[in-house]
Amino acid sequence: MSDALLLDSQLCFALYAASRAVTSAYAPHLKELGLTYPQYLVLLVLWESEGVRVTQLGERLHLDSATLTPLLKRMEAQGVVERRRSQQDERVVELFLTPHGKRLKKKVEEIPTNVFKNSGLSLKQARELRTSLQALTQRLRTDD
Amino acid sequence: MSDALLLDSQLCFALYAASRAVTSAYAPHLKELGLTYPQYLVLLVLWESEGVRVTQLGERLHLDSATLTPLLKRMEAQGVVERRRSQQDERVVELFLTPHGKRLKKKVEEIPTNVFKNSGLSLKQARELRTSLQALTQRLRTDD
DNA sequence: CACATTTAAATCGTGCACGATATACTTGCG
DNA sequence: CGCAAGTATATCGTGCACGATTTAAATGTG
Repeated sequence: MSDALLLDSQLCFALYAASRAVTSAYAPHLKELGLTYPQYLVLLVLWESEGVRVTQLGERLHLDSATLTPLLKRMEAQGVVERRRSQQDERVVELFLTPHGKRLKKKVEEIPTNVFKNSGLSLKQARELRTSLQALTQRLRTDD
Repeated sequence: MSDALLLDSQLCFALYAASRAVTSAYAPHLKELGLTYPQYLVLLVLWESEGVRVTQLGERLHLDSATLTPLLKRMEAQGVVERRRSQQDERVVELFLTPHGKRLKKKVEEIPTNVFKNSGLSLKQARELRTSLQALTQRLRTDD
């Protein structure tokens, strides 16, 4: 009967494997800069919008404080970001880049370019794939 | 100037987010059966080819013994799988399903169907997406 | 047969993920 | 004002991932 449960027929596994493959492709380049992959994602957000709160960062990355708090503390210890309690609301922690964190942007820029080159995808394919994945994520997050 | 580093333009983030979204979609259903998502993947392999070695399992899932050994021990403790040292080669551990592990197959079958329904994808879209992801994984794994 | 080499799992250390709970601060309402 | 309810972050416990090392068994070579 059905091969519905064959590993290789599972979209979920293809996704899981691809995600880990991409992360591993980034890892060695990021390691040279002292970063992990989730830390890189945090920097992407901060380079766009410095001063965000932990909660806002979590909304962008779909991660919660249990993941972000220790991760941000490690980044602070390495001198990449700064965590500041807001004056107006002491519950809030706002996130800023250190000068080192700002400089990293230039060094990081070529990494996604390189990984993309190795991916063998055309720009069009990559855009389509990204769009499909974003739609999928959206669907699965809204109607559980 | 370049928006090359905008979070939402990154395929890598779309992939990472989608993968976690899919895993979370599976999680509550699997939890009822006492399984985690990686454990479900292990079962997919064992339902196809009982008796595989740890290394072979790792090749299928792209995971190594540091991940699999403790995971398999937990599954053994829960009575889902059995780990047996090969007689011919004492270095090898072969993996078998317990009766409980076999029975789980029926209960699990509907989970991917349900998640797929919520994904809003057509069968054709899902197949195309899976194929793209498999190709991407392949490319990134071969030429690191 | 000895012994270096290779191979299969297991172990170690670090860093995510995430459900659940705790703590501390703020706000709204009587 | 006083206190309940709400909010922001932090903490706790468990389970992956993965680079690196270790242990033990098998194999090949002189």
